[in-house]
Amino acid sequence: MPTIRQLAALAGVSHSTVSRALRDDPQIGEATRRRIQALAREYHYQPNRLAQGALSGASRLLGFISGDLSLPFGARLLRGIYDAAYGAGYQVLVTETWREMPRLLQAVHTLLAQRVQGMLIVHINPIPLPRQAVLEIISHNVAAVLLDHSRAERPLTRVCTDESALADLAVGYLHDLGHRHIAFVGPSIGAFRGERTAAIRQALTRRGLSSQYLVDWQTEAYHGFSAATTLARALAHRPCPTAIIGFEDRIAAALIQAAQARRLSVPRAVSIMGCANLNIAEFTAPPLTSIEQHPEEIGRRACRHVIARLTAPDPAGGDVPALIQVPPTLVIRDSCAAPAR
Amino acid sequence: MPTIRQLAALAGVSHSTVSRALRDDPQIGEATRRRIQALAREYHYQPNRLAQGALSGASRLLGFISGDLSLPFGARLLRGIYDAAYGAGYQVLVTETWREMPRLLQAVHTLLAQRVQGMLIVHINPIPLPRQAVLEIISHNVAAVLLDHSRAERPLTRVCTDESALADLAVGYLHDLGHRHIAFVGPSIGAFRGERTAAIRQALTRRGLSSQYLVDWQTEAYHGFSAATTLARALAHRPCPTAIIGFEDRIAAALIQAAQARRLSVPRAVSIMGCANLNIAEFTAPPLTSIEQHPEEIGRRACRHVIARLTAPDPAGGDVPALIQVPPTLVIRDSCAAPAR
DNA sequence: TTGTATGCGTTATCAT
DNA sequence: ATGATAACGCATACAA
Repeated sequence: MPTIRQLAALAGVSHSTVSRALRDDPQIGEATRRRIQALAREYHYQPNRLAQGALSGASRLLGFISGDLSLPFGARLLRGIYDAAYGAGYQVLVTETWREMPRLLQAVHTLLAQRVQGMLIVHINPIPLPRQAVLEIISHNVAAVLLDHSRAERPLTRVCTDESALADLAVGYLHDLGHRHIAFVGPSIGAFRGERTAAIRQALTRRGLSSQYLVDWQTEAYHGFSAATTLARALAHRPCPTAIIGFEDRIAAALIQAAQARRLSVPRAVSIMGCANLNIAEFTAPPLTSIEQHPEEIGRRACRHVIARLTAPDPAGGDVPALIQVPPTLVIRDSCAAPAR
Repeated sequence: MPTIRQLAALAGVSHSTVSRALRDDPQIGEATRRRIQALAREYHYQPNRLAQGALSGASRLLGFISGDLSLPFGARLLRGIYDAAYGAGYQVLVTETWREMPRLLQAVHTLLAQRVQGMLIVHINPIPLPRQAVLEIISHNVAAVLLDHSRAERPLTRVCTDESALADLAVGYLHDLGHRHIAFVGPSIGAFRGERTAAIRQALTRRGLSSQYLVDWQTEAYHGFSAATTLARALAHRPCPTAIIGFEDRIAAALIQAAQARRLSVPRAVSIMGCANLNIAEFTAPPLTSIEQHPEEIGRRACRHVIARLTAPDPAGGDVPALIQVPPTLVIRDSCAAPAR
């Protein structure tokens, strides 16, 4: 691949003429422009974006930091991010922390050294982001966004599912089906109670239903989680719940398995519902009714937000939203039905 | 973040002294070195990698091209790639083609313009890579590798599952369980017959089993695939197969559903096995016995190979392997059992 | 309309 | 041991 100077030599002009011709500068000879563009194509010339970035300071690079790259939800977020970045002519640099805090700091450093203009962070939920990382990012004046995180990180904008809408969708659907005793099952790590739990509770009370049916456990979502135990705890309530909402599909799928191990037919004896509409949802037996959170859309909006802030005239204005919410939708399959009377 | 010159001004030395101090140049004053390094830390100085790349030509950038970023298998490949890249100090630029050929060409262009030193491609299987893309990559002297692709693309190294080992694992396990009539179900798009089909056939004959039980369909894997029809075709063979291997977990999971719709108990009436050990495998009922292909390892090896070629003294040698194979392993769950006699 | 000169943030090669 | 200068590939202000 030639440099701009070599191409200029080939064309018998100066390199600045080539530069202008390729950028469709208005004040350039029509013939020259055509000739140079043809030559550029012939030799597969591509301007060196590294050099462009070094010169202008605008790298047109965005950084993606993931706690765990192999998560299907994260992969779909990345897809949305890439889609928006691609549309705006930005490139995405990918990074993983393996759920370790020191690695997160290092990822921030690395991306800063690459002069990314924005960062999109999918941290491990709901562990707080190290303060130092946040400070470093904002001190370097990089537009950063936190995706799919249930915990606010003060100056950073967060892009998430609209948890309130999700709860209304889930509770509303089951309520309309005739359920009056609805349990919610999810993790509650440390002192932190997820937004989702709170949203479900509100949705229940809004419909005049009891919100006593909350089952949680004091570890991370899947660590030491026992579907059998959890199911037993949920069904121990009186009156017995006729429907259970799992805070995520993997929990719900495990509950289905646990129910069937107890010879409880789903959805006849108990309805079970998931959240996230992961790829597993269509393969459980029965297929799992779930709430689609549209991770691609979350990624897309997050990325658009970052890019908008990059191109905004004055980013100092305090008009950056703290939270952008993406509405979820209901995906009806076969794991929920009217309760047996 | 300061530039090297600003830092030099702060330290009251020249920028070249700073550069040397940070790179631990042997001929630098111990005191000066310490002082400058402390200052660099204090001001969070990070050398601009764009400028470094522009100067040296070594961008330390790798490009990842995926046909579909949202695929769980691809996400795990990416994880392995990142792991190896991270270990060697390379960054990964991510790109997606949305399964469209023109976008693939464009992705190659873009990555070339970013001066990536290597490319890792997960193309849509088994569609051939456009010749033009391959030529462009090699003409720019970039080390490229094709991942998880069942079709050879001449000068490019391919990193894949060891299909022969996979077939032996699958057939061997079922055979040892007592099965004598084993069907294989998979797509065969156009004139292309997957390596997997061929490998299974060989494994069957190697064990003295009939390889007549092959069911395929003339479209892409999941496009227009009907589990019910496919299952009926498989079970129409005489003698009736007692076990079915699906070429991938999603196929196998759909077959389980289809079998149960026909009131055929799995694994009592028929054993069903998958490949890839996707996350869905643990949530089917019964949980799916499958073959783990270790996509992280595939990604890791592919990336290591690329980096090795980058740092090799002479990449012109014809000793680049055409194919690197990663051994799969068997994951036993509950969808396979001894055949009913 | 086109060419020349300067600068971006580095590293490397001269000096001193 | 340290400083001045050149160079990387590109864009652009200014000169012609």
